[in-house]
Amino acid sequence: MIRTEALRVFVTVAECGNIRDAAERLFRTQSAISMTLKQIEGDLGAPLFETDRKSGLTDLGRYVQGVATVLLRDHDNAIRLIAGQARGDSGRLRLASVPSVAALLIPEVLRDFLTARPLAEVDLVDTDSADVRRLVETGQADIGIASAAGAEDGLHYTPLFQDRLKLVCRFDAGFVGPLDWTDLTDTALILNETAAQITTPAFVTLAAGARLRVRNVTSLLAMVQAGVGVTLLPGLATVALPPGLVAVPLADSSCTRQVGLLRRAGRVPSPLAAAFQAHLVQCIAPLAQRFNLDLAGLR
Amino acid sequence: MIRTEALRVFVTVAECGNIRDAAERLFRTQSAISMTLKQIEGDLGAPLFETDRKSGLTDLGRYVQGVATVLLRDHDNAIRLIAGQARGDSGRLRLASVPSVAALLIPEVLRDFLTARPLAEVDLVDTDSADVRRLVETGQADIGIASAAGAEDGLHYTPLFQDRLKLVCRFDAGFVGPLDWTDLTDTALILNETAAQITTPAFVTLAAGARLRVRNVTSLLAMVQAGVGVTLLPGLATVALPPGLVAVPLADSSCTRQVGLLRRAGRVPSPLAAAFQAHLVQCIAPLAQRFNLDLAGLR
DNA sequence: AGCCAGCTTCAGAAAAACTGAAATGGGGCC
DNA sequence: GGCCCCATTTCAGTTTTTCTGAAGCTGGCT
Repeated sequence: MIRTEALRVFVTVAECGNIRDAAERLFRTQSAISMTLKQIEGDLGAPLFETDRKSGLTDLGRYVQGVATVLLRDHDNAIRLIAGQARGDSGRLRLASVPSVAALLIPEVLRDFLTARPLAEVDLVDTDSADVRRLVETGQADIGIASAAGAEDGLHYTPLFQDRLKLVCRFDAGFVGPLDWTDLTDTALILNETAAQITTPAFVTLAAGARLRVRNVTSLLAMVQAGVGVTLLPGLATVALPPGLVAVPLADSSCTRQVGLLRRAGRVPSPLAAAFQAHLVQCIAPLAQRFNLDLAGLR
Repeated sequence: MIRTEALRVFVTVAECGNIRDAAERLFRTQSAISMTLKQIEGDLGAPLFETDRKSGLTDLGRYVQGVATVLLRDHDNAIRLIAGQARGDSGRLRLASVPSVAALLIPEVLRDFLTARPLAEVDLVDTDSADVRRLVETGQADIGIASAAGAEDGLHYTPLFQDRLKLVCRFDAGFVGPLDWTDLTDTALILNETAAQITTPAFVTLAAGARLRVRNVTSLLAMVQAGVGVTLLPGLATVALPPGLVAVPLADSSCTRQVGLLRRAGRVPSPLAAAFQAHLVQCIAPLAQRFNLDLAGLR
């Protein structure tokens, strides 16, 4: 059987025009090269060189050189692709994230990650937590970033940070933090996905009186802006509110959303996904500080 | 370093879905397959399978399978091409031959040769002996078939057969063989390349009186047909004369052309050329008998 | 004719691949 | 939940392959 490396030896000798130089290029001894050539010619049953000085090729030699050169180029290319994929240098990473993280944290995290991997590609989808979970569960996303939820069957969850909720209202609403739940009893509350997760009894009572529930954050804020009511959003989502709206801190420090990284359980992540997760975990501390998020008790 | 055969093992396992069947297909033991997979994963630094039951591939595994499948197909194809070329099953054979041999012997020889080699291609050029030699010398033909000539520097000559010359004249010329040279003293002789080679003193004297010399056989015969004169041609070239012309034997049995096979000296023939030469030599005896050619003293 | 550079050959050493047997471990079944 | 079965892995020893260094050729050159 003709090995690929034997063909490489032959092509090198054909290019060098002699065994000595080829041996040097390949970091082998002359005798190793000589024996490899003999082996190929033996396998083929026909000579590749005119003389044993290896300067001139036979017709067959020229033919083999042509075919083998292409073969080796393709081979090396394929191995390079595979190795790149295996190292996480290249490949496609499908990310799904809740909008606040996608807008404020992911750009920071991706910047250096992609700079270090010019061949890597990223697809980023921002959607609500439930959809993030769905995308990861169905394998449509490699990594999801979403708030924690109960009973994650097929998902593996790595906590990232906790984010205290704030009241979002019109600047003229007259609220001054830190707010107690009782401050809100007479206010119309618009629920959203994050707020619906809160289990604090006082809030649950309050929420029971809410008449409106909006998923999309843009619509939600438009409602607040229009004076329909107020809502509760994670601090991170209040960093860049539209004009006319303000975020007011809550007194209840237990009222947080926990954000974590989701992967499909029992599934080996692609090297690129693994690299991203490692990079993200490494980046999270300074970002948490910058955005006043809480890492305590996590990781 | 990832060997091509290791990739073949991986692809086989990926297709089979388990090691046991793959081992059977590859005529190896399970442990050999297992170790090879471990080696690849070690080289890549990442797993190819989800579990050690080898049923599900990781993303990386799927990627490698795709790339490696193509690579293996190309590899096997290249090796097949090379092996075919080396065995003389395929390739291009460039033949140059004098017209008489090209027309009468080569078709017989090529028939079985090409039937046995469906992938082989042949370029046949028929021209005069001097041109055949030139084509072989310059490497434009792999094998030449031409009459012997003195001092063949860069050519290797293998005698094939001898062919007695005959007088070619109009049917109404009144010549009856066997002819002596003296029978021709009063006849206009048209020389041609073959006749010019003859060194018999009696003929040389005769030839000195010739006023016309024609290279192209068609033109030559047209001359004879027109009554310009008579000429001498090898017996083989007289097998299928145009109507109105006849070939008359000569008494001088030493008056022959010797036809042989030419190859560039010191040059390794392509396997296809070597196979053709062997085939031709094998075919020549029955053909010589059929066309009344002389093998005596040759080969 | 004889030298020399470069190739081949040879025997032994090193590396790699393979085998068979025993250990391990996962998945399914009770 | 625990056990069994079967495929895979691991391991040690063997075989095969490849490599090296030294010695022997060879063909081109003076």
